[in-house]
Amino acid sequence: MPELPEVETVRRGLHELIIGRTVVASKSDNPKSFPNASGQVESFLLGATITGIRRRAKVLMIDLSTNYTLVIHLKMTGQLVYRGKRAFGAGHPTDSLVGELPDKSTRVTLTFTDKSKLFFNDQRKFGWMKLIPTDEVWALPFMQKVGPEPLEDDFTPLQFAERFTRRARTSIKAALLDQTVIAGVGNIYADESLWGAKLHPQRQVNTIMPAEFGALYTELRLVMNRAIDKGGSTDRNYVNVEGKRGSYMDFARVFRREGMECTRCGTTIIKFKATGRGTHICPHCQQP
DNA sequence: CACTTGACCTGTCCGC
DNA sequence: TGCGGACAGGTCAAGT
Repeated sequence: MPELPEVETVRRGLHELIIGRTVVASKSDNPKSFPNASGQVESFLLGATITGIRRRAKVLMIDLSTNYTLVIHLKMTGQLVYRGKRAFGAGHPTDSLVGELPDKSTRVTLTFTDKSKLFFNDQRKFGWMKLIPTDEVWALPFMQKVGPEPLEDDFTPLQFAERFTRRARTSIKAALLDQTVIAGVGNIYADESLWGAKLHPQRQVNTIMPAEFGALYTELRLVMNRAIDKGGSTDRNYVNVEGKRGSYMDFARVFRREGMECTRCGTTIIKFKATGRGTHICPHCQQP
């Protein structure tokens, strides 16, 4: 579910709300959601103070004073929602997608010194969190393989195009979704940026011209920066740390807009299956 | 090695 | 209403 802009929105929210808090209790319902290998929770999480929140690709890292890090992947339906008794004492905000917590999709609950809580909800149970020594996080296989952050200041159009040479014979959409090519792109921003660059998702990578890669680079950064600005996209499940939806879908140009008119040319947006994923294009702007 | 497919889960929506 | 099947924003392991 969450892609780079959604995970970044969660990171910012956690930074506001839980830095400096000390964990006093941890409850997990589902061992796959939060395995407690050899009692690490008792040794390195309980009593630990949160010192920092980082993000790499779609992975969140909550750094602890014990020199351990909670590494978290939300996958398709994961949510991290913070509740302090003050703000939510009398019912919950009407714009929240999440009701009383815990609920039936709550997999992990962390409680802080002041009784406020961080809930890890995950309907489909694909997501996970793990306790890992902070200086070993970089050595995780995913961290070793994942591509560059597309929004970094020093990431150039030339570097962007170069990353795709390893996937020469696959489709541009499959390559965009490959986390080892570029970090953090998922189905929504793949479709949105391909529309912006007027590229058909099934174009073979090695037929794409330098100028087209340049357009895709610009559109991907534009779309992702705008999405961060809007607090991410809520298609079904995604919420921020306050349980509220993101508003990027109000600005989407093809994603979930099948049957509606292209804002550029008026042609009807269509949806089909590509790379096993729902794919949205304007058939006039994006020719094969 | 490059590439594709199936598996991991639960919930919802759509057609009969 | 009930039921079966398709589908949902991500990654891995295992297959060709």
